Amino acid sequence: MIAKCASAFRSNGYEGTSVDDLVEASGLHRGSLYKAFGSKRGLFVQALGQIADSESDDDDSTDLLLVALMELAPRDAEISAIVSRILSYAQPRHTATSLGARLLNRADLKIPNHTPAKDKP
Amino acid sequence: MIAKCASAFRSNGYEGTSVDDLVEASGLHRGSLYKAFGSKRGLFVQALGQIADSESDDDDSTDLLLVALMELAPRDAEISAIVSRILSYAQPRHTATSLGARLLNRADLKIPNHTPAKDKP
DNA sequence: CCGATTAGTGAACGATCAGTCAAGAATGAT
DNA sequence: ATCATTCTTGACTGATCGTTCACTAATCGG
Repeated sequence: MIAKCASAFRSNGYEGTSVDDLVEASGLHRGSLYKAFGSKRGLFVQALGQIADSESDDDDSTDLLLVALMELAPRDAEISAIVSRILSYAQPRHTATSLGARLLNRADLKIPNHTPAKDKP
Repeated sequence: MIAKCASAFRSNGYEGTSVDDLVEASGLHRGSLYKAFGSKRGLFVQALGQIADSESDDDDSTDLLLVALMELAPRDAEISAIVSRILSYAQPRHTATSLGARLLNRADLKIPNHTPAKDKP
């Protein structure tokens, strides 16, 4: 259930995901969602915390981490702390380089290649 | 004027920035803003395009680029194209590594350091 | 069975969103 | 000075936002 919501956050971003989106994604009803998580932010914290706890490091986890880093971490100490926790357990994957690479892949922009490549072999 | 708005986008993200924020940041009035740029998105495109045209590569430019990459590029072809343009002229700065590093710096999270450091010298 | 307690439900709330537009102010041509 | 044109302004709109809560359904101890 959290996974479904996390997927919505991953593809729409945090601010770009409405509670209606989360209701639809999770199948839960509005009230139940608020009973379980308290708020939209609470649900995000839960999703991010789950990644930290499971120490997962797949692309989906990285994408949610990117959303947290860009939209929440700069002004939310709790989320910033969870992000730090994730960064510290998965160093090889979550270096600046791999985060940046995933950022570009996510937008369908492979690492830029200056040589125009051979068009007519 | 565009610079002031770009600053708002940088610190709040795209979805996190309301038109009221832009009105306040720019000093322009709502109507004038819409006459000049057509829409919130139009203003963002203008700001991003200005970076591409001037080939600037400072931290502020990188931050707006990050916002574009995370929130707009995956689902907006025009913005994705401008992003590509920026990436291709400033290769040394806008590699995956430097984007990732800026992403972490922006959130006040320096690149994680596994060695706990010497606390008692 | 019954009453109490918890869970599920979605209509409704005030706030805020992006975007519009009619009316006033400024400008320029004659 | 007069009128036509362009710019400026912010009140307004319908939609959508995150959140609440009165209500009903289900669960369970006695």
